[in-house]
Amino acid sequence: MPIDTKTALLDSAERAARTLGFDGFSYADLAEDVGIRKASIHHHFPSKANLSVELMQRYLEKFEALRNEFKETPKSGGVQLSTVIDNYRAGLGGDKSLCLCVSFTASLESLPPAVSKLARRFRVMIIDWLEDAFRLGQSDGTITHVQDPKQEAAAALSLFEGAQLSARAQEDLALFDDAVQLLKSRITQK
Amino acid sequence: MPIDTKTALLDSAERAARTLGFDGFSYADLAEDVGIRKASIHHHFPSKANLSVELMQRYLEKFEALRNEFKETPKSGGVQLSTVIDNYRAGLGGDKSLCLCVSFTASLESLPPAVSKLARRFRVMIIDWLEDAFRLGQSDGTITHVQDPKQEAAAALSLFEGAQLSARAQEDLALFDDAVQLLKSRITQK
DNA sequence: CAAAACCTACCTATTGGAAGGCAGTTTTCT
DNA sequence: AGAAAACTGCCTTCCAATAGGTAGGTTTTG
Repeated sequence: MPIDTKTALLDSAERAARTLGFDGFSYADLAEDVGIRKASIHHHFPSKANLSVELMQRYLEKFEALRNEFKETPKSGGVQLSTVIDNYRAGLGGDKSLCLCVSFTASLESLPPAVSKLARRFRVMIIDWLEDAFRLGQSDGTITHVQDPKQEAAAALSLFEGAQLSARAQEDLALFDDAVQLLKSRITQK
Repeated sequence: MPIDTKTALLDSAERAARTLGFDGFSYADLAEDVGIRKASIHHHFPSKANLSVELMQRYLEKFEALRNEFKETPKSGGVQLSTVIDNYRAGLGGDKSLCLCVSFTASLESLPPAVSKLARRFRVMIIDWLEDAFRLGQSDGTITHVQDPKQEAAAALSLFEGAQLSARAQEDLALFDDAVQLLKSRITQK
């Protein structure tokens, strides 16, 4: 089996959405990329709105799975925070691809409400994760100067998303590192 | 004189770009909003690429002017940092409009290189401003726990941009406040 | 065989844009 | 000063390309 066409379409669409924005690519682009006729896409995704929802759904589930993995095999707060940071860093794919949630949020108004809801869930989940990490890091001593884990979590998520934008704007991954440097230096190896 | 048409077009386009993204509105939308025929827009802006450049240019200049104002009448580091925060908060216009630089960065690939350059300049300028603010706040004591002003500045910009995204995603201005809360609490009234 | 996957062939609306006209103002030349 | 030329701002008309989407037929596959 080469690769599932629907998956290939989702992959291609996700790449496009994260680099060009959801309004920045068309079914024609997708078709050419996947090697299928444009009209055939409608068999898998009746409408583009539909595609956007499935895209965000898959993305959310992927990260929920990752988060659950960490819930079962408990690591230190510092390690968990590092993991999230590394994930946002890797998501950049050099310096061009944003988190799908960021990309979608930028053009929320032209997307179906279902996407907004999923994006919200995504954020809540990440913030929960971060809050747990900070709380844990506070008690196990792997993150220094933690005051309010809830506030830290909200700030951290914003920081990561903003850092992605910075890196892309300057076309330089180092900008991401610059932005998260201070936070990273609060993680102690243990 | 009612209002300059070109300015009206820029205003309308900026609003649209910041709420819908640059690919989210068309010349037709602009035309209807301003009360002019679609083709007439080409008189002021030969191409949409051209419009994007002038848009970013004007935006950059507006903030450069603001920054220069503060350079001449020196305030404390804390006040300057507060000013920048308040500006990003106000820029949200409730919870729907992003900083133009953020919006453009999200769809950079479909914009002319000139826009990338201007966006870069915008960021460099804001970071400079923030760096000055942190450095000043460090010496005048209006910002606590300042380690490296350069790192603080990079982190702060990312934080503000991410905080805008958070607020818009959750359609709640309070999310912006949540994200910047920790930073704000480091500013001491003096 | 039936369902799933994909195709060809269209369609309609919209996209950004080109071409040229035309009234009113400003500039230039004699 | 006054005619001619040029510019401004907006218009109407038109266009090729592209958007997302539909209808119905053919191939592939379990």
